[in-house]
Amino acid sequence: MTARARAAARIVELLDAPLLRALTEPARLEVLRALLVSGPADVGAIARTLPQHRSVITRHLQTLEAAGVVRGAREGRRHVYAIDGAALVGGLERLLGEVRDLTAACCPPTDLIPATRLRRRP
Amino acid sequence: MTARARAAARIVELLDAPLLRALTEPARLEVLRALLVSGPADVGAIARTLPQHRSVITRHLQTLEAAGVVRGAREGRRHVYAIDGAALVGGLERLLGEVRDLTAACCPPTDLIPATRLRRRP
DNA sequence: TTGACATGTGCATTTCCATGCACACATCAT
DNA sequence: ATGATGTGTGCATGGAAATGCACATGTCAA
Repeated sequence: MTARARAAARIVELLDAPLLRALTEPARLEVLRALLVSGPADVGAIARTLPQHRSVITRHLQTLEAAGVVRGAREGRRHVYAIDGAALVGGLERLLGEVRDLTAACCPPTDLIPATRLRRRP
Repeated sequence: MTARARAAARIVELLDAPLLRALTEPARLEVLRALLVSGPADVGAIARTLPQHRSVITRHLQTLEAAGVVRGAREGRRHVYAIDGAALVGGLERLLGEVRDLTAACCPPTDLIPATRLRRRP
C-alpha cells in the first residue's frame, strides 16, 4: 500500500511536468501552429500572424523553450525559433511509458465500475 | 503546404483536448492521487483527505470525468468515482500516435537548428 | 557617430479559473 | 411525516497567469 502511494505520487509528479503545462494554453498552441506551418521563424514573423503583442509571443516562446518543445538561436539581431519535433514526441513517449507502467502496477488492471447501477436492498 | 497547415491545425486540435487541460491542475492531480491510493471512493471520502471544500472536489471530479479519466456511478445517495486507467493510457496513446504521425508528415525529420550560429556576410 | 530594426524585460491591467459559502435536491433512517 | 446525510449548482471572491505598453539592450546600415 505504501508502494501504491509511492506509485501514485510518482504519477502526479510526472503529470505535473512543465511539458504538459506549456501545451495547455491556447495562445501557446497558436504559436506552435504558426511554427509548424512556417518552419523556423523569428519572433516578429510569428507575431505578425497572431493577434497578440510581440512581447507576449516572446514569453510564450520562452515557455515553450523551457519545456523543450522549441529551440531558439540568435541569428544576427533576430532570434529564430524552431520546433524540436523529436523532443516533443520523445517527451510524450517518456510520459506515456511511465504512466502506463505505474498504472499497471498501482491500480491493477481493474478499476471497472458498472455503467449505471442502483444499489438495491439485499 | 495547405496539407501542412491542415496537419498543424490537427495537432493543435489534438493538444487542445480536455484531457491535457484536466491533467494540468495541481488540485485535480491531488484528487487523482487520492483515487489512486484509495481505489473507488465517494466525493466525501476524497474531500476528507484534501484541504479543499467538497463542492470543489465535486467540480474537479466532473472535469476529470469529462476528460474520460475517471468514471462515476450513483450508489444510493453517494456518488462513487473510480479511475479509468485504460482510458487514461489509451487517451495518451492516441494523442502520442497522432502527434508522432503528424510531426513526421508536417515538419519533416529535420527541424534542426545549429546550437549557436552567427550569420556572417557572404 | 547616427538612426532604424529586432528582441527582451519591468510593470500595471485584464482575464480566466479555482475556491468557498450558501441553498436546493435526492436518498436513507426514524 | 421528520430529520440526517450526501451531493450538485449559483454566485461572489481571490489569486495566478496572460496581455499590452513603455523602455532598455543589442545589432545592422549609413
